[in-house]
Amino acid sequence: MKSPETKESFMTDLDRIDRAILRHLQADGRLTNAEIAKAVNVSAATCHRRTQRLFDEGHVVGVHARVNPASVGLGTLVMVGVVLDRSTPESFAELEAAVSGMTELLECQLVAGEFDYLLKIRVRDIGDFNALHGRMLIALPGVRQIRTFFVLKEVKENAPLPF
Amino acid sequence: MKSPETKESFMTDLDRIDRAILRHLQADGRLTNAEIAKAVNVSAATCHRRTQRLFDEGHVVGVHARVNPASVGLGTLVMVGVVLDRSTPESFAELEAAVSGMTELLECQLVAGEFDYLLKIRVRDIGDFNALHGRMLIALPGVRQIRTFFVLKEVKENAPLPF
DNA sequence: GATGAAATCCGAGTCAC
DNA sequence: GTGACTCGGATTTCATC
Repeated sequence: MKSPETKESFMTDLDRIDRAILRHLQADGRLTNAEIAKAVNVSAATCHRRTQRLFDEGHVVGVHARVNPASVGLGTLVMVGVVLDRSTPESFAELEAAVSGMTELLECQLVAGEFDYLLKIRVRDIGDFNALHGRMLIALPGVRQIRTFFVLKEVKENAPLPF
Repeated sequence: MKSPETKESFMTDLDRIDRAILRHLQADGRLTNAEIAKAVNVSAATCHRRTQRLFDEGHVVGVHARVNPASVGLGTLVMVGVVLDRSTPESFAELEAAVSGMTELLECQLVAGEFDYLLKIRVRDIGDFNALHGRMLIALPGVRQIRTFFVLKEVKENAPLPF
């Protein structure tokens, strides 16, 4: 095995045009194939084939509308640091299982450092977070400590990948 | 003023159909208008008008392809906690200005707690992060402390908003 | 193996109602 | 809000290099 693989069969390397297509789709996921083709200077047919391949091979993980959180009553963002009691594989697996069904949880990373996990959670308001905190977070298995960071200002959110 | 506003003129409330459209577009940003119309049980024309409105009024902030970070050589994710020297408005403004041009920075939040800012950074590898750390992070204005959390595993990434 | 041109089909966008 | 109509793009086919 030479190159890292995802679940897809195998990944061919990306040339200049592929990367340009990815850049355009990252900037605007609803660009028409015709628009992308013009922007990257290939025919519509070629652009279509390449774009298809980029999706099929997993270079594009998905295309999603970013919904304004405030519009759907999720205006409050909270970051949470979690420290586990014991650093055993079972502890990690348990926490990840417990957390996987939590819809309010937008992101969850296992990290090295003074925390074991960092969580990103969206709720309606601080009251809702308090409820969630009492009902789910402090009830998580094997948790020694929970550190809550209320987000006062989202300076930068979901910036495009620089490539 | 009763409701929070963005830069748009004003926001009407979202009914059941609007929210359904948003949910579908969040799940797949490349759905055709015809597909959405069928899914939410309205005519194509109605769906088109509503979707337009959702974009125009800022309920949809944007639609973006999620590019596989590994595909473009950005396989390493690092979370960083920043503590400022002094908690003055100028300190915050300075840091945000310094950080705004950093393309590797995907997210930046001003938080309440033991850190002042939390950063999410994507780089090729640890060596690249080390370079960035020496060149940018420790050179940021008014920074007392930098805490680095290397991400060992991305358990959940960019989950859809639950509504 | 890849490409681009042409040809068909279907959805976007706009109309009247 | 719906239905219809037009135009342009998506998608396939095919010849070509």
